Amino acid sequence: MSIPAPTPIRVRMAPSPTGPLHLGTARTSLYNFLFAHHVGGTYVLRVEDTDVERGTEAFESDIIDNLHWLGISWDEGPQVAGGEDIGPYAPYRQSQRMELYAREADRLLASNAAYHCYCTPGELDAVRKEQERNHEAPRYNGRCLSLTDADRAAFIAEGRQPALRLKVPPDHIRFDDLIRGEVEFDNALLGDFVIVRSNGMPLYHFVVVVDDEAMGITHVVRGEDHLSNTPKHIALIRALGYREPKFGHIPLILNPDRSKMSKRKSQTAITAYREQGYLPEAMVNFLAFLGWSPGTEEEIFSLEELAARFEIGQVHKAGAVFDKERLDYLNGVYIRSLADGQLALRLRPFLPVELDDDIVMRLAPLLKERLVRLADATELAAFLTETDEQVAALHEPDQLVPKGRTAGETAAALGLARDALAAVDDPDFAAGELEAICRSAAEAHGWKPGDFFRPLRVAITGRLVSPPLFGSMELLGRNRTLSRADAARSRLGD
RNA sequence: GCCCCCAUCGUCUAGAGGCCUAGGACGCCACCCUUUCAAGGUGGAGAUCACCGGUUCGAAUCCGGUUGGGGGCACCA
Repeated sequence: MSIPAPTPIRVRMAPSPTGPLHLGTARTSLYNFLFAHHVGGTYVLRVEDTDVERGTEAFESDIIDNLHWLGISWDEGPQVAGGEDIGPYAPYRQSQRMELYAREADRLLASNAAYHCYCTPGELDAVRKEQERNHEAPRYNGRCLSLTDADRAAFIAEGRQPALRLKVPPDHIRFDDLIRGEVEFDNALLGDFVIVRSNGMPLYHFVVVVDDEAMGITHVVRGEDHLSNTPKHIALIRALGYREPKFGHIPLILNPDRSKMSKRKSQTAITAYREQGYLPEAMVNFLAFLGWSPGTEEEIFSLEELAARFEIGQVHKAGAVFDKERLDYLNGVYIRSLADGQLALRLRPFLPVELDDDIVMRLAPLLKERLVRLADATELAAFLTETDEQVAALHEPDQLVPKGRTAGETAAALGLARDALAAVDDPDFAAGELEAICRSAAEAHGWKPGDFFRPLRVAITGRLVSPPLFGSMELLGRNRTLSRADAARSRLGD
């Protein structure tokens, strides 16, 4: 094996801005990125915004921002939401490429490879229902294929606007999938599908094919949900006289019940994980192993290392369940590997106030100490927001309250810690000093520093961080009592 | 309903005919360490490799079937 020479390989990711960046899209983008980097190819981002009703610019920026956050970069396409397109095939937003699609649609119509269809949604629906009754594959019955000029004139007089359908020849379509090997479909089952809506907007299947050709895409790597759509694309490619790219269909990411991952059953937005304190390194490492492995027992890899090892042919065929526990574990691995200053910097977005570098760096050792050694999100939140009774009820008596102490004494200690903290209410305080003050306060009241520790840390960390950080502290702490606290909370009817 | 894809511990996976009485990791359990919780260390439970039938001296690995699961069949992407 030698380092591959630059190749003319071109791959793309083609997100549709109809929602925030989804785990599945992120993983597909990652695999394309890894593949492109492994073979020295070119990576293109193309925004598929032909669905004007659902797409928004806010989603486009969420997608682009979070892709960057993950460390995935691309050679061509918009680098910033709403920004300028970079690359020889600009524009890279489909909404700006309409003339191309119109031209190609006309070409299809002129060569008699496509035809106008005047059927109404109601008529189409009736046909579909009839087919269902007869246990046939639901597909267009070809009514408008043999329209006379008089029929057409009558429809136009009625005010009907035609959609454009591809005339699908009854071939057997066979292709060699990069991941699945030989796959074969019978085109006769497809039916003539619509490629341009009656309102003139081209449809997805049509525009991907046109753009992949126009942008010189050589390898189409996408989710398995498109496997059954591939014969449509190949039919289109043939009708248009294009070169056929290689296809590779990666397995789906699954909900715990093994259905295709969905917003309903799982948390799918990358932003949500980002806000909860997951590190991009952990996310990338985790996602990469959902459907691929280097074939060894190693499992901690940076993006660069992944790109060096990634082989598209090694990608699995079976879907993989998204296991949050494992993500949490990986996140912990990466957080613990961070130096104090690094961690503090990563934590900064979660702090309730803007702090300058100097303060952040001074706080770093304290934050790291606290976060890595212990932190239970639920306990902290409870301590800060609930009444003493609730706190006491929430936890097994011996869980939170030190041996030999009562819940009341513990609550008092908390107040004590808060007082100590208030005594040094100076933005410039040194973390070490603060802890020393708290410790001596504890001893002055006859508490062993150890017993005092828990309320103390609540006072300190609770003051320094905002609620979203609790999520990441949970990941750091990996506290087993969390589930018990959750159970207690639901018992309380909260 | 029709078409296509898939199938190793609960989960992510190693395994491309003998190295497998199936390995690692997460999670779980126990113990150690520790002022508590984590982290770390040690050990443990956990998979008749979905099932049936071939091919072979030999199959988790090859072939066929069955079952199960998933995906796709829009004037969504």
